[in-house]
Order: sequence, then structure tokens, then C-alpha cells
Amino acid sequence: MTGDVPDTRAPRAASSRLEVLRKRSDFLAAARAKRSSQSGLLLQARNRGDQDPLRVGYTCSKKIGNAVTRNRAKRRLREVARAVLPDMGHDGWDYVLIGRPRVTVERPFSDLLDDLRRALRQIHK
RNA sequence: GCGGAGGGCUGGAUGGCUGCGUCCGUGUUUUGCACCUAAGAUGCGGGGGUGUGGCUUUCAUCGCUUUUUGAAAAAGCGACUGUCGCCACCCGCCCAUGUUUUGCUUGCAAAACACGGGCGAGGAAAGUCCGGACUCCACAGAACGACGGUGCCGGGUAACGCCCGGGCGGAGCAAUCCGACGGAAAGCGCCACAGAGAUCAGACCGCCUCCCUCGGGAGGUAAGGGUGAAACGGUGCGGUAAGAGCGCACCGCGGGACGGGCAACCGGACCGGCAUGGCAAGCCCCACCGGGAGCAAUGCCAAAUAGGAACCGCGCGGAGGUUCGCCUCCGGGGAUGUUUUGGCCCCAGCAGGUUCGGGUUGGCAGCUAGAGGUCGCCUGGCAACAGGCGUCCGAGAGGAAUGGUCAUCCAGAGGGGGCGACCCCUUGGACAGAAUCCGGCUUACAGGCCCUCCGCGCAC
Repeated sequence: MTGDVPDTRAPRAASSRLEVLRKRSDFLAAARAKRSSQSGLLLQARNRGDQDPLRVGYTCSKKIGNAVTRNRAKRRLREVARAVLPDMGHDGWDYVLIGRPRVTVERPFSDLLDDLRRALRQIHK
């Protein structure tokens, strides 16, 4: 596994780092913009109007469950974002992924991926 | 074997693909700083050079005039060319030095990225209920008061409301478990309903005596009935009109010499016929403990802006001294209630000058090695625990990492096949996520493993 395919791995690694939203005001701004509701998650997105790299935020409120459940939901959302956004996300946008009670944790992972893809197509249309 | 009691441990495993946080190393890039060195720009000083301008002067040159003239020559005036000197400005120059820009060398630091390596959730990380460490409110102490807490006794501990041992009361055949377990003759208050009567109490029924127009009335009586959580303590005998601690015996209760124990408490000669129940989780009394706020504490740095503080200056509660820095005494004021001791700080004002910082945002520190834990042995102790030696372990984030996904296996559950060992299929792993750090308590928890003890049954 050490040196087989260095050429295919390098570009992926460079693009896999997603910038994370940290300020409350960014979350509030995204919440006022477009949104798309899917069965596994809720997506909010805002076009900032510049050409800086896209940014992602995650929200799992206490409605999701206790701390363990909230963490797991957030981790699955992070993983979904890592798989989908480098290809389908647009630069200059902020995306906020919001977990849903029970579903975000229990839904099959492939379905969750489809949910995000569908939501992105809806918002970019 | 069945049933039970107490305690401890564990909290799925392996692998593939792919991620995250932190620390270390290597490399690349960028930035900053320092150094080496080169070039450029520029400042100052010295030297040098010459260009321009001005002035002066000498000489040369030219022109004109005059004189002598054949020419030449001389004198004067002018031109401004060259030259000498001085002054000003200037410089593709040299030397020394400073500033600065760019490049380069090396080193250091930071950031980003890549690669490699180490480490990376719990027994409860939880609830935030107690006790501390630490920080700030300058600090330390005493008495009283208020408020809050603790509450059998002794020990352990940094401390505790925790732990250990003991006592007392209760539950259980037992192992063992449970207990807000100080004081009710210090005082106040409350004790519903029922009942005739509820603590300086009481006669409804009954019993006994007397009276009487046989219905009843007067008196005695707490043995019996009834009420109630509780009714002048219980049983027996004597006694009596019937009864009653009225008398006696035993039990209970109260007091109690004395003995045992560090103590809680235990035993108890003897005395008292026995007047005095519960609630302190109502107030209260007694003993002991406790200042408040908290890591969003607190400290530092950098930005950008309304405007505060300190020092200097004028001036400065009183007196004295003075080396003019300040010191001593007295007076007033300052902090969480009052008083008090030590100690500290401050003693009108502002028209000025200098310096510094508060709120906000961002960053750094605090930040993890500590009353540290694991395991083993030794010493003291019934034990909690303490001491010693060895051993191994040590997350440190900050919209918050410690994961996502897939496969196989292993527990467990259900179904089917088989006499059985076993095989096949399905299902399937609890409670729960560090946030400054420790000691406890409480609460949640699928399943599994181990140890000790008790009762019953069987065998011997």
C-alpha cells in the first residue's frame, strides 16, 4: 500500500481539505439563503459572491439526541461532504449541512450520499 | 444441585479502503529576522576632475580707432574665444562611511503543503450534588452576630455530607442488609378522624352501693366492652360492695453507687409504686464546619476608536525632622455585617505636558507530571489507609479531533436438521463522548467472567 499509486492519490488529497465555518454569523447568513430538504439531511447554501474556496458547516441540535448521537450524525455529515462537495460544490459558496433526528444516524450511507447530491442539484438550479 | 448474600473484573476482536487532532523528524514553498557578499540609488565628509555661469587678472586671438607708418610696432576701446585664479552649481571619477532597494549564501523562527513516525475517550468521560487544588476580589488574624451546612462514637484523609471499624435500633433461619441515629424534665407550637374522655384528661355501655311511683335517679369504679396510631404500664395472686400499685411477686419504666470501654455505649447492687406519649423532616437548643466569585477565573500581546488612570507642573489635613529622595507621630477615609489587631492604600482642584491602559475583536499563555494512577513485593494497622522499593502508563481540542465505510470472526437471541457431538439460516453488541485538574457521591448500563460467604437437599 506504500508506493503503488502515488499519482492518483496526490491530487485527491490536495482537494479533500474543506474549510469549516466557525462564526455564528456565517451560519445565520446561510440559514437565510437557499435550502433543500431531503429525507436524510437538510442543506442550506449561500453564494458569497467571491471566488474563494467553498466552505462547509455542520449543525446537529439537541433534537438529534444526546452527545454521542449528535457526534455520530456530525461525523457522517462530514464524511458525506468530503465525498461529494469537492466534485459538486461551487467555489464562493457556503454550505451548511443539518442533521435530522434518527434518520441521519440510521440511514444507509449510500442513500445519504444521494441525498446530498440531489440537494446540491436542486440548489444550484 | 437449588435458592440467596457480598465483592471484584470486563465493557467485542481482526483486517481492507479512506479520514481527523496533536507532537516529533525530513523535505519544498512563502514570509520575517540576522549574517555573508554583489550591484544599484542616495546622504554626509575628504580628494580629484572638468562642464556651465559669474567676477578678476595675465597672456594669446580677432575687430575698430588713433599715432608712427611701406609693412611691422605701440596705445586705447571692444568682442568674447582659449587660458590662469577665485566663487557657485554640477559630476557615467576615487576613498571612507551611513541609509535604502534588489539579488545571493548560511542560520533561526513562523505558516502552508507533502512524506515518515509516536500518541489519541469512560467506568461512569454523565448529573454538576459535596470536598479540595489553582486564580482574582491587596493580605493575614481574633471576638460576636446573621445565614447556610453537618449531626451516635472512634479512626482514615489535603478535605468532605466520602471511606473503615465499633455501638444502638429494625428486617431476615442465616450470610447479610437498612437507619436525617444529638437534645422532647430549656421553652413555644402541633397531634386530624373516631371516641364519653388525648395528658393538671375522661363514666357511653358495663360492674357495685343506696334511693325509688320498677321507667329511672344519686354516688363509687379504669378490671371488662367499644373508639383509636396511642387510653392513669403488663401478668398472676391477695384484697374489695365492685374496683384500683391499694398490697405483694415477676416483667417493664425512672433514678442509680460501682465496674468495663479512648468514646458511643454496655453491665448493674440498691432505691422509687410509677407523677411526665409522639413530632425537632415546625420553630428551637447544643456541638462542630463554612468569606465571595469562578478557567467565559486570570495574565500577556496586537489592531482600531468614544474617552479613563498614573507621573510631572501650579498646588498639596496638621506637626516635627530632612541628605529635598523621603521619614516619624497624630487626624480623617477605604474592603463582605459589627467590633478589633497587624499591615496596606488614599488624603482639595486642573488651563497644560508626558506615559499607560479599560470595553470590543483576534492571538498566545493558563493547559496538563499530579494530594497522579497501574501492577508486584515489603513494613505498620482488624480495616479504611499510611510509608518504602521496583515497574509500567500520561488525550489536550477550541463550531470542539479521537472517525466513516465494508468484510470476516466471537459472545448473545430465534428458527430448522440430527439420538448426539454438531451443521445451516436469520438476527445481533448496553449506558454513553474528555473541555482547568484531582478526591468522592449519585444516576444509567446488553452481555460475559471470577472470588468469598449463608440456607436447604443429596452423597460420604
